[in-house]
Amino acid sequence: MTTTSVHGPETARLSHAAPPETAMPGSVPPALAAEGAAIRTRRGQSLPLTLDGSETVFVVQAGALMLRVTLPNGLRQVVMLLYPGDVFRAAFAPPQAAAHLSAVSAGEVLRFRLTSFTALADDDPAIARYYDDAVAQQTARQAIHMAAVGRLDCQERLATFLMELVLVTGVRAPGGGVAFDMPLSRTDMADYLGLNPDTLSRATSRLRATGLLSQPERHRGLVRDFESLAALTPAAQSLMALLGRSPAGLP
Amino acid sequence: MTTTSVHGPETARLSHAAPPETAMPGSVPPALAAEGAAIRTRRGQSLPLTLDGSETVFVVQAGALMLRVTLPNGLRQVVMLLYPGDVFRAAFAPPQAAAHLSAVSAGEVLRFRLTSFTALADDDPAIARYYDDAVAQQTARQAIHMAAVGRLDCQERLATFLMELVLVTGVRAPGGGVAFDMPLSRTDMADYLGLNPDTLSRATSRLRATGLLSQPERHRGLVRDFESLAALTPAAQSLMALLGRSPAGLP
DNA sequence: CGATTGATTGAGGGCTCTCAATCCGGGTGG
DNA sequence: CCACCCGGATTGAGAGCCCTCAATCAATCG
Repeated sequence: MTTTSVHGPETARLSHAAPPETAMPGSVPPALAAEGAAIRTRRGQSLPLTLDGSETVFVVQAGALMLRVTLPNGLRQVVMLLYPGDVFRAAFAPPQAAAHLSAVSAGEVLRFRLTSFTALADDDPAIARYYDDAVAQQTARQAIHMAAVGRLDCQERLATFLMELVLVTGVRAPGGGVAFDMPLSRTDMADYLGLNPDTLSRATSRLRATGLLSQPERHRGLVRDFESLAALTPAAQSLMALLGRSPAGLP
Repeated sequence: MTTTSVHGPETARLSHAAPPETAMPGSVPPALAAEGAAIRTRRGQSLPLTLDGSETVFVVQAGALMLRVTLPNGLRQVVMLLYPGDVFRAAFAPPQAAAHLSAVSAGEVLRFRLTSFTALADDDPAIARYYDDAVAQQTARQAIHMAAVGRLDCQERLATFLMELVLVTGVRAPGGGVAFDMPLSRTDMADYLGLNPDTLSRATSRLRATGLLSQPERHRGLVRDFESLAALTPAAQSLMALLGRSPAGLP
């Protein structure tokens, strides 16, 4: 199943219906989807970074992944979240840091060996372009996340994260407001935001108390007023510019 | 320990080839150096992200750069530091976040238009490989940095940063110990570590008080004992594995 | 129905931030 | 040569925010 075959240049150029400037979810080149090994993920499933010795590359098609590092003293940090359209190369994980890639929700990813992926990219500039644009967008997202973790307080970090989720998975809810997925466990959310789970729980409670956030069910969120949420984080403008083009035409 | 990262189970990989696994400083392909516009930087110089309308790509040859974002409320975060061998593409900077790329020391960078760079990479797989490996290594560094900012206390963050500097610019000092550059101002260091300048100053003072760190001159540091420094941060192992191959053969 | 896991919440302590005063180094002008 | 000034670094005191720890509560599952 794992693609080792390298196509000739004529198979290239399959995806040319050029999307915007930055790679966005859903725009995975068909040529890639045809070559990769499709893997169904279930919540919590671990994705090994090596495939019998060779480095792997993943392309997210549905669901979400997270990269977590665990420092020798047991402290954990979720370093990045990967959404549909994102790419991940095993070398993104720092060595000697107990890096661990896993699915945070059911979904589907494409898996390649690095050598195969590189061959595909060499033959098809569209794939190379796709990969580079996806990585660039992820790096920009990482920059915002870094600023949030480094500079924002507990409440602002939560608001920033919720905006991220809304912009990626949000859909207009019937009763007004926006509904979205909250795939991470409370602990993982805390690890992503550099907070203590207890502290995060308090922040979430405060937000619920204001009526802005509600949780219709486990792993699901609903914000009454998107504008009010955006007003809670200094990173709102930046996030919207980067992830904007809201699935359901949010303001 | 159970590191499942690529760098873990491949003792085989380490043995079979010559240089380190990831792109490292100094290995800039000659073909790139021949095509790029070489730019001398001076401390504090700003590097525009666009060149009359087109996106730019930078390759650091000497010195160091930093990417700083400024949130609307005035909070600043230095998102990444770029050392010789690193690459930067304008799309790495998040939009609407007052992103600013500048030199933190005198040095030299190569500048390209994205279109030119892409054309070069399409024609020469070695260039594509160089770029991808450099980006991957930078992403791994970012992951460590993220864990440091999110999870370590003031003292540990400083130690982590000093290790980073030592591993990148350190050279054995005559009187024992390691001398290295500290190009950032105290304020920029604080912005990089997500700390208040005052707090950082206290941490630095404590380190000096122990005799581990001294500052022979402005923008220059000297650590008595590298091992003791490494013992101060949980990220030591990871940093050494990633940036290891110390210029002067550190332990 | 009881057990277990995870989320919530309270009390207390610690680390970092804030603010302001002081110190230091470098440049300027008398 | 020295007095002066200015920006940045250092340090102290106090407050605030978050972490720690533990008890309580809710939800899931055998």
